Amino acid sequence: MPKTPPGQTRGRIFRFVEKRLLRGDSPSLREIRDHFGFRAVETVRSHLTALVEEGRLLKKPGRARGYLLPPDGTSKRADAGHPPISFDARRFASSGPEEEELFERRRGFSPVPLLGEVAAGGFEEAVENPDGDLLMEIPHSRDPSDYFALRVRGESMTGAGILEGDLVIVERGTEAVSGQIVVALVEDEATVKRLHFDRNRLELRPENPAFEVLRPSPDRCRLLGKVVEVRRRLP
Amino acid sequence: MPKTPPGQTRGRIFRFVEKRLLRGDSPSLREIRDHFGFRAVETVRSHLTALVEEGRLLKKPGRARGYLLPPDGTSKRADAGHPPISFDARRFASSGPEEEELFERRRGFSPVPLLGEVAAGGFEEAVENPDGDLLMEIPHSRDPSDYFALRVRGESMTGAGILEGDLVIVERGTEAVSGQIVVALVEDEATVKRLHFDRNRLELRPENPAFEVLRPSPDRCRLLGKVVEVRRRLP
DNA sequence: TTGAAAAACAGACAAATGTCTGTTATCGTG
DNA sequence: CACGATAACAGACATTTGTCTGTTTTTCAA
Repeated sequence: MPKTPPGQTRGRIFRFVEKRLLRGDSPSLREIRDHFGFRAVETVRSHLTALVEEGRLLKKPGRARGYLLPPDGTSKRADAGHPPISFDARRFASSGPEEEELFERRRGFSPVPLLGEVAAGGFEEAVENPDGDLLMEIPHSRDPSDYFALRVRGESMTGAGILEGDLVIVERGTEAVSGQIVVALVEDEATVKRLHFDRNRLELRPENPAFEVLRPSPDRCRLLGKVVEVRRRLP
Repeated sequence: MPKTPPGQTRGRIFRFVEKRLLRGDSPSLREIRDHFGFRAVETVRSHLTALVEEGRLLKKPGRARGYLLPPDGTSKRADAGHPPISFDARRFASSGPEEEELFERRRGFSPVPLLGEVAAGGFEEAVENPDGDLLMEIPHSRDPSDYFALRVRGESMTGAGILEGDLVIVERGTEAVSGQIVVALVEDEATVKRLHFDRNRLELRPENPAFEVLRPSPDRCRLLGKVVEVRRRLP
């Protein structure tokens, strides 16, 4: 097999592995070798080792199919040349205390449970019986269990581009800021509204003139979290 | 280790494996064994084998960490009891012609390249230099390369809930139907509009009264595909 | 041109991982 | 109570997979 210019094969291998990892299917060295038509496994291994040193990949030592993508967008696309990588791979390459730690920190597509519909009562039960999962890229500083998704019912937020049937992904655990779109539990019903603090009073404002502003008393209202993503499937 | 009621441990194992697979981190038998505190690997293996027979999981034979989720939502949540599963696991369990086939058919989160901005010229170049990837659940009847994503610029579709900065995921290869939202290349610029066929003439209608309907001549306009999903990240 | 660095190869080896066969204990039912 | 079905255990074994050590070839720059 002819030798290729420095870095070229490396880039191709990276893209192949990246694609496989994004699909959740970590390739073995021999699978990569066969895909590129190499004759030696070591050819692949040395490239992967280099990629780990460059910070473009991470590796769980001593485990089969143990390569994974670094968190964030630190690795980005790197088709031409070697981009500057500030990511500190050593922090992740060590065998570490236990695997869960590393597990949470790799490139962050996490399953987010779909808990049902906004404005559908009985929110608490929904937590126990999710309707499935979405995959969402979360900041690697946060816990995946801080997120859940709901399906929107009603038209009260169309002005903010949130339509009936849309999915909203909600982040809990951070304080809500006035002006953000939140999900609140009012009288045991979940609703999506824009939050406003007005003269120490809490307002939940729809984004549709046909609906009225809610001013629930604080003891009848609980903020579940703020909306961080909206998704809509078109037929 | 005490024996648990029939099906209970099975369900717990399924949920554990499902969660790991959704994160793209297929667990080994011994990892599962340790997580549940079993002493024998075989305990895990028999449960997993049963799950495959029930159609709740698939397995690539003869490979490490080879379990995966069936396509679609056929497996759903199955917390209580054994739900009826119509999925034919045999079609996937066989070693098959080559692995790519099975690879494409498992539960369908595929990377979708982000090609740049709508209304930003030079679409062709963008194809070669994607800005990253989204993960999207695609029908398992379709090819992942039929999809790409664009970032929306401008306000011309706010009436349809598509705002500036939103990502639209586009499916190419199917004929567009009048009334659908599409991405079209007009004068080498990509735009999102609602498509209408009117008296054999093609119209691209914005969903915002401040913008005008486009009636491009057919030779200056190329349909790139139809919008199948809209995503918006909120700050 | 020459030498260092990188690419690619070869094959032995060790560790991780899945498979098999057989045994014991518990649950539920007739 | 006896029986079958399932849960769980035990340990040997085979395959997959990653690791290592050494060699050959090619590229690029001094």
